[in-house]
Amino acid sequence: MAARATPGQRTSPAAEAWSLMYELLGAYGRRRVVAVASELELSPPQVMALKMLEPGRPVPMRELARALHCDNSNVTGIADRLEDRGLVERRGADHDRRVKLLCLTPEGEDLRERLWELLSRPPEPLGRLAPADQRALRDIMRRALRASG
Amino acid sequence: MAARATPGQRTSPAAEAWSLMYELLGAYGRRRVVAVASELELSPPQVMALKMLEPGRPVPMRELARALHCDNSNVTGIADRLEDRGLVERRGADHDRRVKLLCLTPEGEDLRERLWELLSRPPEPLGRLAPADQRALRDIMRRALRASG
DNA sequence: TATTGTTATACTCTATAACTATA
DNA sequence: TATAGTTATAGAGTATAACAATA
Repeated sequence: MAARATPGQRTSPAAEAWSLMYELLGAYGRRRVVAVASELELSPPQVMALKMLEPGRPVPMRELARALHCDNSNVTGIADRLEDRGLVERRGADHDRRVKLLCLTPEGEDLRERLWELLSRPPEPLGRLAPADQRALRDIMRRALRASG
Repeated sequence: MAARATPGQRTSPAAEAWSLMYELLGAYGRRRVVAVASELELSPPQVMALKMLEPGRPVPMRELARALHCDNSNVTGIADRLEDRGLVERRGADHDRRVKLLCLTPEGEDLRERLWELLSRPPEPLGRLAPADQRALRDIMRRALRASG
C-alpha cells in the first residue's frame, strides 16, 4: 500500500523494497499477532511478553519493559494478568532483592509453544515464492541484519 | 530475534526469511510508527489514518475502519481528535446521507507529507546493503506480492 | 543518590451493544 | 431489514509522577 501511493520512478530500490516489506508485514505481521492473540485469548503485548520468556530462563521485569519498548509500570499490569491466568510466576532474584523475575509455568510453556508455532509460520506470499527466491531472500536478510545487532 | 530462538537447521528458507523480516520490522517498523507518532504528537492509529487519507480523495469512515482493522465506533474517536487538531474535516456524501467523508485540511496535508517522508525512508540495515542486493530484494518482494492483492 | 517495581492518574485504543437516521 | 455513524461502557495499553524498598 505504501509502495503504490508513492510514484515508483522516484523511489530507490531500498525504499521500494522497504515499503513492500512494510506492506507484507502490515498485512500479515501485525494482523497475525492480533489474530494469534485473539485465538489464545491474550492481548498483543501479552503475546510479545510470552514470546520473550524462554522456558527455564527467568527474566527481570525491567528487561521485559525494555524489550516491549514500554515503561516499567506497564509490565506490572501485563504480568498481573498473565499471572492471574497461571501462565507466569513472579520470583525474587537472589542477588538483588529489588528485582523480580518472571518465569513460565508449565501452562505458560505449553501456550508459548503454540504461540511460537503460529507466529513463525511464513505467510502465503513468501511460501509461494520459488525456492531459489526464498533462499535468496533469506541470504539478503541475513546480510542486512548481520552487523546490526 | 525470532530467528535466533528457533534452531536454524530446522527452519526452511522462507521461514527464516520471514523471521528475519519480522525482526527488522519489529526493530524498525513498529518502533518507527511510534517514534513518528510521538514526533508529530499523534497516536499510532492517527498516523495510520492520516497515511490513508490521500489529498483530494475523501474517504468514508467505514472504509477507514476497514483499513485500520477496527470497529466503526473507534473511527469516531480517532476522527474527533484529528478534527479537534484541525487536520481533517467531516463532509456529507452526496449519494448517501448516512455516509460521512473524511478529508484533509491544508494543515493535514502538510503534516501528512512530513509523516510520509519519515515513514518511507528505508531503515539502516536495508540502506547498507549492496546495490545489487537492494535491487534483488525489491524484485523478490515484487514477485511475492504481485499476485496477492 | 540511583534503581526496581508498584500505585495512582489520565488519555488513548478497542470491541460490544444500543441508538439514530437513513437506505 | 440492513447499513453508517454515534454514544455509552468496559477492559487494556501507555506515559508520567510519586512512592517504598533496596542498592
